[in-house]
Amino acid sequence: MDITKIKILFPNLEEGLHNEILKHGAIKEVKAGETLLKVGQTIRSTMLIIDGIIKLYREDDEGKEFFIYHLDAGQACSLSMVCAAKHETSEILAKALTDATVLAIPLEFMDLWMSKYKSWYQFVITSYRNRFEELLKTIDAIAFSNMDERLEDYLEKQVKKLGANLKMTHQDIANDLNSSREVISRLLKKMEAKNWVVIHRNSIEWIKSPHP
Amino acid sequence: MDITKIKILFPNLEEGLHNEILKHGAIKEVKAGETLLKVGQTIRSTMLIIDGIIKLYREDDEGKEFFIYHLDAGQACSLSMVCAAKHETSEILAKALTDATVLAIPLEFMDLWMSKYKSWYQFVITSYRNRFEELLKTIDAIAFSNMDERLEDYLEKQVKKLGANLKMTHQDIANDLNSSREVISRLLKKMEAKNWVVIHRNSIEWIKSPHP
DNA sequence: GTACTTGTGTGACTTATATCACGGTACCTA
DNA sequence: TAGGTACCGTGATATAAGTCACACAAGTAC
Repeated sequence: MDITKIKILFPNLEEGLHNEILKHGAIKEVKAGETLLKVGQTIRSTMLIIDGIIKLYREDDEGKEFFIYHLDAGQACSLSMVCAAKHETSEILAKALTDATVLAIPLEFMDLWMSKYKSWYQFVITSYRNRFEELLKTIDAIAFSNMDERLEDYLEKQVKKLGANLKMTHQDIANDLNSSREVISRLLKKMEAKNWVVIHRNSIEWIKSPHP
Repeated sequence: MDITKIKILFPNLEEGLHNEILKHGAIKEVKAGETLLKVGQTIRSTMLIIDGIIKLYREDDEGKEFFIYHLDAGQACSLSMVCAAKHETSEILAKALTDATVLAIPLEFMDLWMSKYKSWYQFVITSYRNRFEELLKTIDAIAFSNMDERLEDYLEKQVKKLGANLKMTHQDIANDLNSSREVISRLLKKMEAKNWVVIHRNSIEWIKSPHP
């Protein structure tokens, strides 16, 4: 982990801040599939994503996991910021989708930097705005769209992050969308008929041309 | 509008800040039902709610309005904060549920106060956290709950804000929940059978005892 | 009063999604 | 190579919700 990487990932932050991040951030490596943050866990630091992709979920009482959005390298977990600032517990579940590296910034720096570095304040505000927007889009999807549209959105999102070859089972998708395997299977079949995907065992290939 | 009211509404803000708010905030009165903020509108100020209740909606392409949450006196529109900070346009629709008074703070003070007043920063962060939580709860409701539970939640929320006598039609409720009148009518009938409500014309009365 | 508007109740039907019950297939493992 | 396990396909059926059609009742306008 070196300063150049930090600078590339967070280009909008001030000079001195890059150093501080490097100095005070604790590096944490997680393997794909590992849980970074559980619901109910107390948050003691703000997380910046250095490498990999993190998936955020909302959990219901029976433990069903509903996918909300991704976090990429260069982004911050807004939830960890809000919660951290008030020493509160997590409302969400975060899992590493790929192997990932995150930088945990102890919460005292959150406040300190906020007044010291204008760029940090901007970064935090921007993070919020973006996460807020993602949440609103998620609400749109479940409030206004049917499963077929949601599946399409979902797959496109995944493809954007992971490439056209998605290594996931129908069951995985169904879990993320809070649906059932059979439904997803059938919808995928329809998409295959429209030449949007090729279905393999344990993976699907997105071949839909962007501009039909 | 006097300083004592501001102090009562925003008890956690610093002394000097109350004065600044009073000095720089433009008072805006809106009648019940009026629109405060349209989707796509550019946001030039942060809004603090002084009096009344504001309802926030998400709109779909056909103009259907999906209720997200309420804002009460003493709260701020987080969306207006995020957007204002970046000179961006609104993603949501805000309507006055009751007659209301809001204070519009020009966005330059947003940044200024953020570095000048620790309590302002805390206030903004807290607002975010609370709105974020509301959004997550909204997602829970539509992702995990059926219409009957959602209706119950919705009515309880309304009752908390407006009292047990809700002056609204079944159609109004259906719009907020993105459902249809007939469905709401039927569900209300069931609730009436369980002695949770009394249905009148143009109004319903919530009589469910809190601890059965 | 009559006519017109708005809100409500209800049965019949449609549609989207979930669930159940299988059977088949690829892959692993001993 | 046999048996087990996870994945996938598909028909049958169930359920929640949305839609259509229409009757009626309460309020409003004149």
